[in-house]
Amino acid sequence: MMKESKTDLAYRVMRERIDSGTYMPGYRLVIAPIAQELGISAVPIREAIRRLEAEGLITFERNVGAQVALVKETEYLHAMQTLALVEGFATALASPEVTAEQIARARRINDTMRQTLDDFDPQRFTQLNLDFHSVLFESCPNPHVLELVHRGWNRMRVLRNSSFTFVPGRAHESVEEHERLLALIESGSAAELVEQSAREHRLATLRAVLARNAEHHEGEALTA
Amino acid sequence: MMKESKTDLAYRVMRERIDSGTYMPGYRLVIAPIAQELGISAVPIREAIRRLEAEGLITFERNVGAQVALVKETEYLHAMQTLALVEGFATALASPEVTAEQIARARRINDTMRQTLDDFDPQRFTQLNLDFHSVLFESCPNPHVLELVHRGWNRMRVLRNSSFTFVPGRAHESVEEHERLLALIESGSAAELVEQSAREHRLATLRAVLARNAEHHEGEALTA
DNA sequence: GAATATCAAATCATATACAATCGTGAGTAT
DNA sequence: ATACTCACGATTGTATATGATTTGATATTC
Repeated sequence: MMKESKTDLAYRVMRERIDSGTYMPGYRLVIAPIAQELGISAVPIREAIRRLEAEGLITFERNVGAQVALVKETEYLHAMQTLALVEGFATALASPEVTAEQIARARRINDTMRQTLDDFDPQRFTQLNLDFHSVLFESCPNPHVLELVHRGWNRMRVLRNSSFTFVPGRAHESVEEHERLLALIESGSAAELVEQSAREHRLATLRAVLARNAEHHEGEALTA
Repeated sequence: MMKESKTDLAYRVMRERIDSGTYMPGYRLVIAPIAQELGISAVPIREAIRRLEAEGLITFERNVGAQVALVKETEYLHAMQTLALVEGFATALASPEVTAEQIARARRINDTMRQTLDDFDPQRFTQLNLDFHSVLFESCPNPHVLELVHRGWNRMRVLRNSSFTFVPGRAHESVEEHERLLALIESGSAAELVEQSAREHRLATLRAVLARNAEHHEGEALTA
C-alpha cells in the first residue's frame, strides 16, 4: 500500500475541517500555521489549496490568500439550480440500468428517512438523502455527469453551517417524492419523465429554503 | 497593471500548446525541461499542471507525471453528452433575457457560417460556432452553468487534433438548427422547449461524429 | 527461454531559504 | 476631520537543493 502524499494529507485535513465546520465560511486559510501544525512544508499546502479551489470549496486571491467560500443567496440559488440539472440527468441516465436490488436498497433507505421524521436531525437526514440518491447513481454510465454531481454536493457541504440549512417541513414531501421517483424508475418510464421528476425534486427543496430565508430576513424578493 | 505570475505564465503557455496541437493527446508534460525553457523553476509548473488537470485538459498520476488527456470514444460520448446537457440548460436560462441586439448579432454570425459552407474550414467553422453560442450565453444568469459549459469546451479543444473532428456534412444542418433556435428564442418559447432544442442540436452533432467514426473504423457498435 | 532480481537514470515530491507583494496603521499635510 | 504617503509586518510567490519513487534495461536464476 502506497503511503499518502503530503499534498493528499493536507487536502484531507483541510477538507475535513471545512466539512465539519471547524473552518467556517470566510475562514482564512493561512499557509504557514497549517504547515507548521501538520509538520510539513508550505508547498504541499499550496497545492492542496489549489485543489480545494478547483472544487469550489474555497476561494483564492493572488498575494492575498485563501478562505472558505462564502455563499450568498444568489450563489446558493445558482449552485442548487445546477445541482438539480445534473442530478436530474444522472438519474435519467441511470434509470434504465437500475436493478431490482438497487430499487429495494433505495427504498429501505427511504423508509429509514421516513422513520427519522419524528425526531428530526437535519445532519442525519441529509446523509440519508445522499445515500438514497447515491444508490440510484450507481448505474449511471456517464462518469462526467457523476463528477458534476459530486462537485455540486461539495459545494453544498460548505453550507451545512450557514443559514442555508434544511427546512424541516420539507422533509415529509421529500420522502414522498422519493417514493414516486422509485415507482417511476421501476415502471420503466421514459427518460424525459424521470429527468423532469428528479430535477423538480431538487428544485422544490431549493424553493423551500429560499421561501424560509425570505420570511426570516423578510428582505429581497426572488424569482425561482 | 499587475505583472503576470509565473504560475499563470506556465499555465498560459502550456494551454496554448495544447490548444494549438503542439502538445498532442498523450504528450508527456515533463516538468524540468519546461521549467528550463521558460526560465522559471519547477514549483509554478507544478501548480499550472494541477490547474490544467482540474480543467480536464491533462491527466496526472502520482510519481509518474502529467500527459495531455487521451480521449477514447466512450469518453468522447460522455463528454459531449454532458456538454449537451449544460449548453441546453444555459441556453434555456438565457432565453428570456436575450435582447434583440443579441439575436441580431447571433444571426450575423450564423450568416457568416452559412457563407463559409462553400469552402469548408473545420477550424474556422468551430470558432464561429463557439461565437454564436457565446452570444446567447451572454444573458445566462447562472455563472455555475456557464463554467460547466466552458469546462466542456476545454475538453473538446483537446480533440481538435484527434480523430473526433467535425463532420463536414453536418455543417449545413447545424446552420439551419441555429436559425430555428433563434426563432424559438425570439418568439419567447417556453424554457423546456428551448432547452430540449439546444440539447438536441448538440446531440445531433455527437451522433454524426460517432456515425462517421463507426464507418471509418467499422468496429464497435455504440448506443447513442 | 521465461521469470525474477538488481541497479541506474529519469522524474516527481518536498523542504528550506529568500524575494515580492499586499494590507494596515501611524504620521502628516490640507 | 479627511485624504494622502510611507514604512512595517504578515503573507504569498519562487528558486534551489535534496529525498523518494518509478521505470526500464540488464543481469541472474531456475
